[in-house]
Amino acid sequence: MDISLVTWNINSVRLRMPLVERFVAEFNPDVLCLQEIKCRTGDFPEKPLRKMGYEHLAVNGQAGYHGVAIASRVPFGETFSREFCGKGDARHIAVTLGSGGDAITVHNFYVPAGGDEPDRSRNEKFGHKLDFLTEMRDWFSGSAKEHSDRMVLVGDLNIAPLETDVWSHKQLLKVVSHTPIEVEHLGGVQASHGWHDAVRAHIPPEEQLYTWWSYRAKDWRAANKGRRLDHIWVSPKLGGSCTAVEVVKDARGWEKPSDHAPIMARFTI
DNA sequence: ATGGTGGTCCTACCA
Repeated sequence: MDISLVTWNINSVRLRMPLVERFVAEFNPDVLCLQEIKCRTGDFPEKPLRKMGYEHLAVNGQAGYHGVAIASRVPFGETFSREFCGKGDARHIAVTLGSGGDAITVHNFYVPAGGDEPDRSRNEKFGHKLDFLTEMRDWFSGSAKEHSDRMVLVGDLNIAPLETDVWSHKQLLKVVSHTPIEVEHLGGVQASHGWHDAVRAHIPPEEQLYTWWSYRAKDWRAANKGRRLDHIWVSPKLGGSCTAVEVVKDARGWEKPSDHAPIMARFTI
């Protein structure tokens, strides 16, 4: 089967439905994976999404903060979410797509940002971020595969692992999102299942690539102080099934934008 | 070195 998928930290889905509609009109993905929907499950804008053809919805919402959702034109098998770090945060949702031997599981994550200080003894949020990644690692090396070992993992992982994933490797070494300990923890998650970075398989690691630009820049495009915080990974059994990826940087410049750009990917599975 | 902007929901907290 051929499937197109977008991952996008939307930073309030209700506020940004016009952007979602514009994105769908231009790119027409089969599956939308959204993070930071910032609404309760019951407040998710189901009607406009159904109207656009996304009749299959899996929502893990929360009032005010976090929250993730998958909206799809392809029917789901099962849908499930896991609570990490026993905090009750809505930061994961997963669905299976397709059937039988073709079925794949799509995991959609919103990893904690981690606060400002990259020191867990002084900043609880940083500790939470590292613990969240450790729990992801242990889950994917163990029971997560019971659902399926044909998996796609997407989302805002809030870490830019490569030197070319940030505007200045040197200046960001002590900035949360690019510190060596975070990169090491993310590497642990990646190694736990032999995940392949589908985005960097298509866009060479030598090339600067960002998916997030701060709202605080006067002119985000001119300053271009971006980071690649959003990711698409595929499990070894789906290696090579991702046929195209594109960071839709234009969407960062649309009216009332999210601070994250969407990443669009195509798969032949 | 600091503060810069933008989201939720109404006051501070989070990114």
